[in-house]
Amino acid sequence: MKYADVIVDISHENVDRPFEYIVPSELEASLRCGCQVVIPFGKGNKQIQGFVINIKEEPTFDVNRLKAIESILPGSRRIESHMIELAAYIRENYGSTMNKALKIVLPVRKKSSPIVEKYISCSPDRQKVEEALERYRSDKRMVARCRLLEEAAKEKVLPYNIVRDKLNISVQTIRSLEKEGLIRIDIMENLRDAFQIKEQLPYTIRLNPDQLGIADDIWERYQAQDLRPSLIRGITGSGKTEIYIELIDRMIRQGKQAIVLIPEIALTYQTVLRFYKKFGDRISVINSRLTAAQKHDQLEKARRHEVDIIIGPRSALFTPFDHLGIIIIDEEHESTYKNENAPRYHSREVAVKLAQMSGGIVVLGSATPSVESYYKAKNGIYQLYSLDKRAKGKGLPEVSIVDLRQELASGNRSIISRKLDELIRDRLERKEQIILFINRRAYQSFVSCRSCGAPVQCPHCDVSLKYHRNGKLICHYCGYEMPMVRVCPSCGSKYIGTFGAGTQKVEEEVNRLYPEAMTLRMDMDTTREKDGHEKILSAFANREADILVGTQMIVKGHDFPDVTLVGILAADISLYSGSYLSAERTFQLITQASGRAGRGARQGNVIIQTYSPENYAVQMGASQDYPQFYEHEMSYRKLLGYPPSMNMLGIFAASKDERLLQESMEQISRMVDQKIREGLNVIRIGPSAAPIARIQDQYRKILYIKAPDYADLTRIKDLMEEMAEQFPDKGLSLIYDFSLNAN
DNA sequence: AGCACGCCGACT
DNA sequence: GTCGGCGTGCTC
Repeated sequence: MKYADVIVDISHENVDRPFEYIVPSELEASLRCGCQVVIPFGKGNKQIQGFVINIKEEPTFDVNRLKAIESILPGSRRIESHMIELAAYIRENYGSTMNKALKIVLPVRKKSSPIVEKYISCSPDRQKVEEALERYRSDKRMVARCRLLEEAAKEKVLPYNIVRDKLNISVQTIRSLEKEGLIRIDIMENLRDAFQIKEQLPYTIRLNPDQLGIADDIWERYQAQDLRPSLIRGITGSGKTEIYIELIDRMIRQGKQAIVLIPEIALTYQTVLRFYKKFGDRISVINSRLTAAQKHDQLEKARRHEVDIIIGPRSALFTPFDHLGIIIIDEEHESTYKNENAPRYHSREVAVKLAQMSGGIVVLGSATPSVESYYKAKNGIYQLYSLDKRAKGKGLPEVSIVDLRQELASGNRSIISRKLDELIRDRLERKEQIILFINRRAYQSFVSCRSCGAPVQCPHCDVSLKYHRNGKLICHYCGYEMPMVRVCPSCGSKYIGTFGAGTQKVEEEVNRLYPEAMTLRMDMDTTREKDGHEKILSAFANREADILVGTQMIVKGHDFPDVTLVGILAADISLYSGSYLSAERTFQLITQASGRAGRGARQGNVIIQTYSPENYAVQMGASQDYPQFYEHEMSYRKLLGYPPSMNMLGIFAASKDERLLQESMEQISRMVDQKIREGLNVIRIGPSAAPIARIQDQYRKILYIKAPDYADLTRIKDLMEEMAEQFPDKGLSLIYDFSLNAN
């Protein structure tokens, strides 16, 4: 007789432990660890689902009270046993139930439908193609055809999906080219049959000595079983991707597998194509456009060893590889690597754990590493590598800071400073491109009363409503909409108006100042539709506009060789976000935005407009001096005991009942203080109202606990979970957020 | 979480 | 006398 430990599919502390079940003899052969099963549970023997996490010969519970597993859940996926261990790590470190953690580790659960891959190849009749290209180049309406045909002529074979999604070419365009006999579309049952890609897309990139040196060193350390993570700090354009590709190549030659994490937004056509050229059908790319079934197929291919390399966002970390050799995390400072809800795990930390378990290595890369990672590198927990030269030998852009206070003092009320204006006119004259960047979140137009000064607030959230040009006021947190008010809701005055400058306002201003220039705007509103992102970026890359106005999202990804001027319109806005990370974010923003200027042959300029020109994040962002910024930032963090100098646990509590929230937080505070009196070495800060004190009628408070020893924070969290069971009502949600310093 | 059991108040 | 309120405790 066999017995199984089952985690029931109920996410609650009270049942967050294994329950023993009898394995019926007919299931004994097929039931394995990690299976999803149907089980009777509770008094009424309700049929619920569960995960088998262990199978054993002897029960520990009273045999007479044991029930039997009903069946294996039809169509379910099995979790690899090392993924169960990883789930246990997530549960332990991020305050989650095992059930939730297992679901994280099992990212998709849908059954697959067979997929067919299509490929586009160029007609062998070169002369015909050349003639067609000639014709298209002279016709403005044929830009898309031209783009496709040029690419097809260059690359010989192109995956259909990539053409459609990344080159942004419609199905109609592809069809009409096919009709003209300029391209051919081949359908292949699966990627395995597409092996020819590898031969037809020669990978010609050679590593320069700097890149090769780093790749060799990381490899030698791996051979010598030094499995510490590596951090490559390499300025934009210094060629980190080539190092990744080289290391992955060496790994797969040894029969190992690789995971590459990339923030979704940076997953561009160019990047993917580089990997395709080198590895052909051995890679699989996951992105948010794939359906659940398609994602599942990619993971299934990985399980069956049909691919060795997975490229994708956070969830790609849980690819069921059994010989994982390397995990690459590109743009490792990106906040998207942290799960924004319930188990707030950080991919970097989970990746390190996963690599540890599989005897593999982790390579982190960024132009502006997170202070945490750089700290670890400086302290020997990670191995640090630096790339300070741009691979193609181009210089860095010239960066200047403009003091907006002086601008105002000398009578310029425009959002465009005189210096920036001068350079914009120069670039328009020279037919070069310009990017104007604004931090929308904090700066978009809100409506306020000119007599009483009160802004128009969202009735459900503690934020002001934002004015949109369609005449509506919209809350960006809950989506609440109302028509633009005529009189002030607080005092009844009719002197009411919009303030601030959002992307829309900047666009208007730009159109007013430079009526002859073509402008594109990119923000949450213009990219809402599917692939909106790509459409705008590729339009700009194809020179359909001279000026791109946008938010955060434009600073990443795409290469724009013709951009020679970047204006950061209000650099210091992120400085006042109230988080200990604000200086770091500002520095990253300036550096990443600057990296967009002058990636082509010409020298670029960057203008940073700010009210705080003396601020160190602004100064060092301008001089692109990461090490100096780090030293400065670290001394601030040490002084105030912020991570990474200490470990920190954030406790986010939310409730519709303001009093319940207040009392629960006080109760937690008292418990923490009691522990401090008993000798626990932690510091309590708060509770205080969250930066946005109310969202969707839920009041929000934050309590921070800092500790030199990370284990003390876990202890606090465990005690809190015990307490949470006793809270008067269920109308309280608690989220734990660890900024840890472990591993 | 979800359900049964259980011990006190106002009703056919 | 009983119906039903939801506090308490358990689920292999």
